[in-house]
Amino acid sequence: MRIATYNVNGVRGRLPVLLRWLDQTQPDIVCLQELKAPQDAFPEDAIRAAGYGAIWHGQSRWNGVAILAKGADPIETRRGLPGDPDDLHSRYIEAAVGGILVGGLYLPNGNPRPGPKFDYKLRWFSRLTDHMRKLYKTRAPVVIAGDYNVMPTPKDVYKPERWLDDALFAPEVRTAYAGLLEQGWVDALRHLHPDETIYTFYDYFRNAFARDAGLRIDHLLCNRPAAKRLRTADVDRFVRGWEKTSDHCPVWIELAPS
DNA sequence: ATGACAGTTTTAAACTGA
Repeated sequence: MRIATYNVNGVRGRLPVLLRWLDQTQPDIVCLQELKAPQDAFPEDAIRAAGYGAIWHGQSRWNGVAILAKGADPIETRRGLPGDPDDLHSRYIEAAVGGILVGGLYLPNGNPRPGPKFDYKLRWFSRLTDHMRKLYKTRAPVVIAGDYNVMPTPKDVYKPERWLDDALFAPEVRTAYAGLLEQGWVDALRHLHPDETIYTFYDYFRNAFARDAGLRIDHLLCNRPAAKRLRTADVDRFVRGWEKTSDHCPVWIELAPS
């Protein structure tokens, strides 16, 4: 069972790349972020033709999250985090697929810091922390995957000293991420590759990909039943080298059969 | 400190991203 997360940065403009990647790697479950498409503009037909059922929460211009399942329809269990009915951003969706509970998230960027956007990021993170505390205790495997917009440690940034004041690396957000690990969640990529340099994002500027000037901000967190089945994990870096590609790479884990 | 690029929308300049 392969579970992937991919910030596509525009699902319509990225559709050829997304379909090529799906066809080539055949993940069983996929969390997508940054659809940048209103609800009725999601390319459902093309994705279904590729063999995937889907649920999604769109939004005009920004944000937007989806969950795809190969040969199945995800059973939606939640859209939007609890705790703030006034928060209209499409940033969280959750579903049961094949006995696994999967949450897909797009955590706010938070720049500039300080400021209202950073405050919103911390509030959103706090709501996520509350929700994940409950989910952790689920007896079934739970995987919360997505663009967390956090580099957890200096090892996850090409030049940490330049990012100290940035909303993706600030002490407050690293502390919040560490709080999830303290609940027991396992950061799958780091757990299986404790000493490797792993990046999941390379900006479009300054030839960042060729220089390997990256960030690790896309994560898959496993509760204990999921972590017990965790076998392999990796980043599909080759996709970042394609034409008209996202600035993020797909990231995935492989769980042993139940 | 700024801006480099990319996707989207009030289809042109502005916003957001990380």
